Amino acid sequence: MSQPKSKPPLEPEGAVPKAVVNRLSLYLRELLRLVRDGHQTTSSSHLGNLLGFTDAQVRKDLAYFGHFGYPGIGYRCQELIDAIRRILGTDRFWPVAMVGVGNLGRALLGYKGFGQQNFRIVAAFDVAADKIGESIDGVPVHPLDKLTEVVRQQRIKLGMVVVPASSAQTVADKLVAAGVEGIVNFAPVTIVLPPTVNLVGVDLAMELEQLSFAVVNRGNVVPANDD
Amino acid sequence: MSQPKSKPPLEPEGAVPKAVVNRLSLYLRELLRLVRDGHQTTSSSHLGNLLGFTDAQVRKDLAYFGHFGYPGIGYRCQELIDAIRRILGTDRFWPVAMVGVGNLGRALLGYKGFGQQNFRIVAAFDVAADKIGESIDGVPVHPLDKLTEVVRQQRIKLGMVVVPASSAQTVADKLVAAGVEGIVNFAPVTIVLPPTVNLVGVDLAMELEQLSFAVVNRGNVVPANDD
DNA sequence: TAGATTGTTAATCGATTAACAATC
DNA sequence: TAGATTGTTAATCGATTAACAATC
Repeated sequence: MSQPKSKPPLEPEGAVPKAVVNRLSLYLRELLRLVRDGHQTTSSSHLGNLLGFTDAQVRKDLAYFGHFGYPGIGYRCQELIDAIRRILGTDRFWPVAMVGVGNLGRALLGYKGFGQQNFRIVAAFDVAADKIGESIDGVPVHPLDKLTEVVRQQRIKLGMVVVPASSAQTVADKLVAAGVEGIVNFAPVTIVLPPTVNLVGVDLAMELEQLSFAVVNRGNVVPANDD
Repeated sequence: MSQPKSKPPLEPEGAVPKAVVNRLSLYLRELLRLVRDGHQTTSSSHLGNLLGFTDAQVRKDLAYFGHFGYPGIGYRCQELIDAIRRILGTDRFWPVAMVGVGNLGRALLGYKGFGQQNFRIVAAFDVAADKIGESIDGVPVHPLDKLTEVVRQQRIKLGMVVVPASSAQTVADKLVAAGVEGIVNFAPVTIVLPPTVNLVGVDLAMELEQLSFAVVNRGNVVPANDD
């Protein structure tokens, strides 16, 4: 409670809602585009308009982590980019492990977007003998048996599960046992992990379901004229 | 306002929060697994426990759409599956158009999970001459020029944008102009559509960013002991 | 019947927005 | 200076949870 000499840099006071962190990623993506287009500064209302949020929301989200703006001016784009990167942790390099070298796995190995945010898949794993030893897009494919060893050795903290639903839980458990602390699960199945491990699920069919619902219920959202 | 003879079947009274529809998809996925494992019935607390939700939430979500349960018994799995499918619209067949036959696009063409929920990519589009004419996983690859014609003719209502960020907006506009009413955008860029068109964005790097944030802020979430 | 579980209302909790003094 | 825009507080809105009568 004694007056702090310098502000603690970029860590939030208390818990941050998931939705806020999600929007932070969107702000970052938009800011990068603004800089590419030659913008030096932006404002909460400008950034909000671009993404469909209110200006108040933009300011509130950022205020969880510090004072990044200049009253009367707005935000300097590059400065805010650097700040959000520090907040998200993408100012440092993140090696990623991927399990499952099927169609989708191969596509992820070649995906350029990861590197731009400082993620790199450095090791892939599969059980199929014919895939092992291969190097795809420069990423070595190891036998699943080697998972613990490789993940430990390279201190990999993030993993992607790209195996069939039937083996997703087992694979996720192995990743966690090897020290992984965050997992993206592409298998269309619920997996359960210790509360200390972070989990994001991407179910491609579910995304389409959200759309078919919306299309079927078009216009039904408003109270509806009775006949 | 005259008393209705029979209840309107599976349409909500008013607006349904997005989060509810999302959970509906999760319930469906879990119910399908329960049936596969031989369960006949479940309950709101059973289903909730499996997914990490409260029993009240499960009941409330379903109550938006009707009365599907039996007091004292719970829910009959197959019955609830059928109901949720009608709600989501996946009781009918949905032809889908995909634009962009790169690595990720090819992987999506081979993805089995869509068919199980009654979605099928029936047409793919690209600008690259060497890809056009090809048939990948049974899906014809058309020149982008043919988009309007094919989408109109087959009355396609759902589209997937799997092109580079620089062309995502243009491609999405074309899909909308051709009659598509829902789009999944895999390009890492914000796209803007008329409010009548539904949009879901999947940004793979953003998913990892959510995890790096969580890993970096581990333990920092609780109020924090000051020193 | 007693036990279980629903659908729904009221209470709680959390997130978004509006408003404005402080600042450049 | 006047105009613009921040950070933050208080008000509003919406979503989740608890509780319970009704039901099987």
